[in-house]
Amino acid sequence: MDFQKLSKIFKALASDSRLSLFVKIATHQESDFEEDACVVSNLMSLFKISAPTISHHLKELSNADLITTEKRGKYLIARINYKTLEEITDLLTVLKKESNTTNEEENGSI
Amino acid sequence: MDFQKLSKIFKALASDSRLSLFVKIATHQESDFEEDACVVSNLMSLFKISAPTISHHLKELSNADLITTEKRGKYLIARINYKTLEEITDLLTVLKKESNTTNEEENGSI
DNA sequence: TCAACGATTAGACAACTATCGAATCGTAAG
DNA sequence: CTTACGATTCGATAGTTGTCTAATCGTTGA
Repeated sequence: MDFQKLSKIFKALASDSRLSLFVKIATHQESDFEEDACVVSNLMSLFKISAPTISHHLKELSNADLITTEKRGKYLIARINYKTLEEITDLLTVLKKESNTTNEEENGSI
Repeated sequence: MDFQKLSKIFKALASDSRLSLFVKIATHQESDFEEDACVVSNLMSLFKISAPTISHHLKELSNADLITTEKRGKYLIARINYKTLEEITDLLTVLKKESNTTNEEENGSI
């Protein structure tokens, strides 16, 4: 994963609303929704955010490859993109390792 | 880790400059610095950012517990905070798992 | 003690963005 | 076809923030 992409991801998650949305999408309760549909008005009532704003946020999350979306009739289906999630954890792991190996116990001083 | 803290972390990493600084601190080359010291003017020349700005960014990274700092004479030592890095990866792993278990193959739709 | 130097604080400004209401689009149901 | 409804686009606005310069602080070394 390149720096640009990583930057985009962190920017996407740096808004309280978007982070909430993202976590909600990841840990959603089936009961919150009918027929597995991502009804924006549902999220609207959950987060007290207007429909245009939610639409905007979903687009940014999608733009950062954090979620994928699919139109099903009038409704929008949003899903977590595991691949990206995995890429982040992989990269953080690399950072941890690099810091560990440059100095053995004295941690990553610069 | 609570939501507030996570939000702070992502915000801290959502700036190109701060992300650069963070990665630099994690993957620093010894040769860039003398005596293991984090000389702000060094980072300044590396990133073309003024000293006050760097100071500001380091404070935000520190505030998000992403780095720890220590004053050594005139100089400032900055180190990666592994604990936070680990907390992030742990949380992302949880999110991945939750998404996986709520629906078995049809991924985390909401 | 004083000068040099690294870091920080304060204040200001430009750029960005989260949010909204209004208007519009697209699909489904009558 | 037309209405209803969910989603999106547009334009505007308020709040946030990354960045700078100037001034100040704190430590070291002469």
